[in-house]
Amino acid sequence: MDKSSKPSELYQRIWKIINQIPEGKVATYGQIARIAGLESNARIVGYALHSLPEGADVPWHRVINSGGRISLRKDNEYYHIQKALLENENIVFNNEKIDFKLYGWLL
DNA sequence: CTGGTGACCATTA
DNA sequence: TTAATGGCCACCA
Repeated sequence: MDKSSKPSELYQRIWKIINQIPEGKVATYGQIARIAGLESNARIVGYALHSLPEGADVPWHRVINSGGRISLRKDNEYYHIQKALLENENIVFNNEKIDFKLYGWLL
């Protein structure tokens, strides 16, 4: 592919994919990484999310880890924000976990 | 280029 | 269940 891709473009690509996640659905870092062409680089997705600017039109809260859980710690401010946003989309937490059978993207 | 870090993942104990 | 380890690769100083 084009090697003129700038490093930041990778983030843009990841954010764009996340932006395609419909309301009421969730996706894992691994899923997004695979779609973005980063087969085994789920960490990059997380890194891109942490680098995400405030006020961005990206539903980053719909991105969770492989266990269907929020990767952040409970003492982290964003943990509560993400949980609140997800619940706002009719997504139900089952003991701090999300059921992919019901809310999994592309599923 | 080197070293450190990370909103991950899977395995092992 | 939690904790530690290795692997993967991009970003930053």
